[in-house]
Amino acid sequence: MLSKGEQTRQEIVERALALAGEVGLERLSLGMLAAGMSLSKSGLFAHFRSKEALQLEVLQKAIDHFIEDVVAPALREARGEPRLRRLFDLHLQWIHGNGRRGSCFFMALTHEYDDRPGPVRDLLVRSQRDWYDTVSRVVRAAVEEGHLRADLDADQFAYEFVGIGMVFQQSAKLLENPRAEERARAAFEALLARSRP
Amino acid sequence: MLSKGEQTRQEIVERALALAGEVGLERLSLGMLAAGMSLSKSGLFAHFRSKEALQLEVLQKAIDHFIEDVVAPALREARGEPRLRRLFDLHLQWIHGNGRRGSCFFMALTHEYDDRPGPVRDLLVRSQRDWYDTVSRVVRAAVEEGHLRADLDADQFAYEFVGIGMVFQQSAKLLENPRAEERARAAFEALLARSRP
DNA sequence: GAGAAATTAGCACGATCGGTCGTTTGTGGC
DNA sequence: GCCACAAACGACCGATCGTGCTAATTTCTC
Repeated sequence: MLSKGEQTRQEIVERALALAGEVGLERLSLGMLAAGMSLSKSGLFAHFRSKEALQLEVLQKAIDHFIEDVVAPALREARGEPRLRRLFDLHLQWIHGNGRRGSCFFMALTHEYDDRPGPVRDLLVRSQRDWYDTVSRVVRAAVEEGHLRADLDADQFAYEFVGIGMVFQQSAKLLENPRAEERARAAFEALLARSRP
Repeated sequence: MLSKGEQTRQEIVERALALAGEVGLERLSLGMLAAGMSLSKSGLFAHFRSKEALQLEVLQKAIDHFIEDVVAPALREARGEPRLRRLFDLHLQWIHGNGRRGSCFFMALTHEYDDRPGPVRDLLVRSQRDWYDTVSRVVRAAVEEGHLRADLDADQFAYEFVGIGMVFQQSAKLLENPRAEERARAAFEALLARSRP
């Protein structure tokens, strides 16, 4: 059984994750976080010895959710193209995230931290590299299954895969383009088409 | 001739643009901006009646630079594929911006403002829609020139064009992938290839 | 060069930031 | 039920934020 402290700590991180999705990790303040829960600022702060520690835990939690919601379900799909398609699908869902989690967070952090060194950036970089790698591995599996061309550059595929997700996010959320998803899917189909044997 | 006030005002906006490229528009503070120039915070503030007014001017200046550095030179290129290629090239340069201007600013703002309504967001949205439109128009011209397929969906092309720029930015700047540019160019060539007659 | 107008400085305000402190309240093991 | 300890509190720190206000200074006009 988890102690009282660990329990509220988890609640804080979860709530912080939601808030950070709206305002970013840097603009997330201990004061507003504490106000949103029934906790004093200092009581909250005591759980983490610094704001950075909190930020790291929040980012790690986001990574965990991403793996749980996107990567893991895709890996349960049949190897090859089906798995790759499912990964793309879940990726889109994650980004547009109608649900509470979502609002792709990682992309926001990319610009918050692309020239702010430190442990948060390091963790972010690691997680993004892992993401590219994951896509790449799924692509390579599709090659092995014979669904995609044998001489396909899997890393190039992953690169473009990620790019489609990024425009999708801007197009759907900032520009409110109603055809954003349709266009993302069309782009993915084209990418698939030219990658087939 | 421009008055003393207008002159320093321009200097402020220019300096603010540089700073905002590093820390974002929201984290740009009047204090640090004034400290960087030889001006008091209040003396600086007097030029703009609010921080938001300053932010709007900074964003407008960034738009002006983007048009000057990317759009305008491309439009001087021969209509059709050459112009489209040049546009892509300049776009990449703008994003990676070794020079002081650069660090694509607009993408950072996308995530800073994608759920923060207000005049700054409005201006940003307008400018980004213009950008997609600009690419689209250049693509349509290439269709008319017979360089690209007659039934090509120019907006789809523009969508993917923008997406490539976005991965490029993350890959090059955050992930420090040395092959980022090479991959961006490969993606663009593939996009071009499947758009030809 | 005097006077009007524009520009800048100085100072202060209320708010909020991350963080520290000593103290109080609650929990859990015995 | 006791007692040690974990957890939460409230007051407070120095810093910084955007933004007023007034006074001094500079620039521009005639």
